[in-house]
Amino acid sequence: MAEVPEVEIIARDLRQAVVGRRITDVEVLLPEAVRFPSPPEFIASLRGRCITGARRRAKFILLSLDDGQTLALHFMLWGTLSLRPVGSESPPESLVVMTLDGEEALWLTDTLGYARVAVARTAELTSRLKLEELGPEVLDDDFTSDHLARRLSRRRSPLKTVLLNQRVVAGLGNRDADESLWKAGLDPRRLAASLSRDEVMRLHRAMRVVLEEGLSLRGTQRDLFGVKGQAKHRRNVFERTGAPCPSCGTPITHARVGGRNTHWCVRCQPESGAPSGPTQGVLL
DNA sequence: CGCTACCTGGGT
DNA sequence: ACCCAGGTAGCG
Repeated sequence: MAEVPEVEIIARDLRQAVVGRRITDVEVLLPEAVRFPSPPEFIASLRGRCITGARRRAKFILLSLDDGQTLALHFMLWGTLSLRPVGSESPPESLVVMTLDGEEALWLTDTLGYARVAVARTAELTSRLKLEELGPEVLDDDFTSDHLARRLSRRRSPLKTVLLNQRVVAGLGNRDADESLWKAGLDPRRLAASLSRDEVMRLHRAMRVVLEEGLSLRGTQRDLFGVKGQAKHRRNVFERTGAPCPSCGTPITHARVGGRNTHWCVRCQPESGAPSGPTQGVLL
């Protein structure tokens, strides 16, 4: 349930609430959740460290530590992070608990158990998590439609598949890809390299608008402090199979594209890529 | 580049 | 009793 707006919200909350604080204790409840080093080394590396920064790259949360190491967190599908008073009841889906100054603790929870953590010196972490291979951040000011056009032009796969590839562009998850394609009036099955310049510009704009809207509503899930975001109520196509398209009323179609659940409006997102769609008005 | 495994809870 | 899940690594 964690796409980029949700992860970015958590990163911002961490910057506000945990930067400057010290990790006094670490508990690993699911050893597989620690990618590297080994769980005991992971605990030893963190204990006593002060958190000096918090940021997001793609769907990773990166916490800088005062000894030149970086702690990475990834929520995968259902992971979440929350800050609660020490001694709070530990949910059974807890993977890692990090106590801060003995007062509060960061709880990494995930019912699926896919969420992951890792710590290493920054350079090593960057190379082991292949962070330098990630594409440009959709939300970066210097991410232009030219960049998007160049990257899409080299791909022969369906648009939807390409948009989910964080090495092409970092920022879209399944929901935000579907929402972006609807807003841009593009069929998710179209080949990425087949888009016209105008279509790429519509897509570029739509991606940024979708992520910014998600951010302004503080995502769909609970933030670090347990407050729910409101973005769930703003979906146009995602998980709205059979419901009327908000733009033209046509029932939303659902199919698997590139192995992923995909939702779109056959009228607003024509197969041919005809440039005139009812979505045009929604974009502006 | 496309497919599968990873794993548990909630929906059908 | 199924099935499926908003992500990714790792495989062929």
